Amino acid sequence: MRGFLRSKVRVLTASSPTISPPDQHYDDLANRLRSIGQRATPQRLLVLAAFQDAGEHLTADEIYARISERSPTVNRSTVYRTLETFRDLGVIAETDLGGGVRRYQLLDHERHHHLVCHDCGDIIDLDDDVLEPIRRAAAERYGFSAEIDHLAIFGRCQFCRGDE
Amino acid sequence: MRGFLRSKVRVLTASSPTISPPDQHYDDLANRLRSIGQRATPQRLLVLAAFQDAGEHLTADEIYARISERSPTVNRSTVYRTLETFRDLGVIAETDLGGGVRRYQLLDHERHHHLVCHDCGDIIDLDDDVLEPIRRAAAERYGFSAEIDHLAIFGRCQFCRGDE
DNA sequence: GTTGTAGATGCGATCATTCGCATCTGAAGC
DNA sequence: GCTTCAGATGCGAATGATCGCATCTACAAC
Repeated sequence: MRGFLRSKVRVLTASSPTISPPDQHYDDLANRLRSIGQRATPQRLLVLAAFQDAGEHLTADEIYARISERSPTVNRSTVYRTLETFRDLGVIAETDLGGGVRRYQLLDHERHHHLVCHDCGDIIDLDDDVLEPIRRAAAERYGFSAEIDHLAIFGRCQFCRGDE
Repeated sequence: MRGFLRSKVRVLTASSPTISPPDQHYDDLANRLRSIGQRATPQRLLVLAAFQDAGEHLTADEIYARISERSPTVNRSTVYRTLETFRDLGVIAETDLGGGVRRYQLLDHERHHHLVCHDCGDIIDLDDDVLEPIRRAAAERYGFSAEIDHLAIFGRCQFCRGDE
């Protein structure tokens, strides 16, 4: 489990305060955004609300559609930019599950990953512990902090391997 | 090192012959394509030629531009479709290094991967052996054959971590 | 509460990628 | 060589995602 708002965003100039603790619900979303030097705009709160209402693995367009129902003036670009910001902040994870569309999900629970079969399209959940060796190697060899929040690994499942 | 033409493509109906050996040059590209039930069209050979002429990490548009110099009638869609086919065949690897553009490279030598710092944009090469634990776990737990040809892992490099 | 301003938004243009469909063609069978 | 047709291509439209820039606004300072 990780903090809700993890790190500073690229262009943040002032020093970033430390991260709010994990495991809380988002009653005070606005304050959390402010606490890391981010503005709490209605558009951003709408994006977060959309995630809370809906399930996982939303596309940008699905989020935009949900928001438009309540606030028709919110722009598509803003949704994309907000998603980019939240991704950089570690609030959400971005994944390309194939099919040419990226999907997003809140990072408020255990990270998980997917094995995607490019023959039959089947998607298998993969526990996060499998990625520990990579994080460790990146840190030990290069001092690099790998932020692998929601990885999609392509390949072929056991059934399609048998088809050859 | 892996075979040049690795596996069948999704929609191949006939049984696929085995893979041609690695480590050869591409004098007989056309025959290799045919040997796995793929058509050797001039457009496809042009795409492969573009890779051989140029360096690594080409974008679809760069490939298209190179081909257009020689054959102005080749269509952009064809380049995209050819890249998709070659990716599924394991001939090339597709990677999103950030910046909203995908890049492609031939898989005729050692696979390698990248650590991409999302603060400063720095790109660090990562050896393929780091990914072995993932391949093993996917195989052992789920019988899944993970084809990780050119992975980009985002995070923060040692210098940007110190900046906080 | 007013003000100043860095940063966020709206808007439209543009770029990256995919799709549908009519046409064309590589290569297998004769 | 000729025929056949699954599969590849060209073309244009549609979708997904990003960018430039003028305007607006959240919020810090007073």
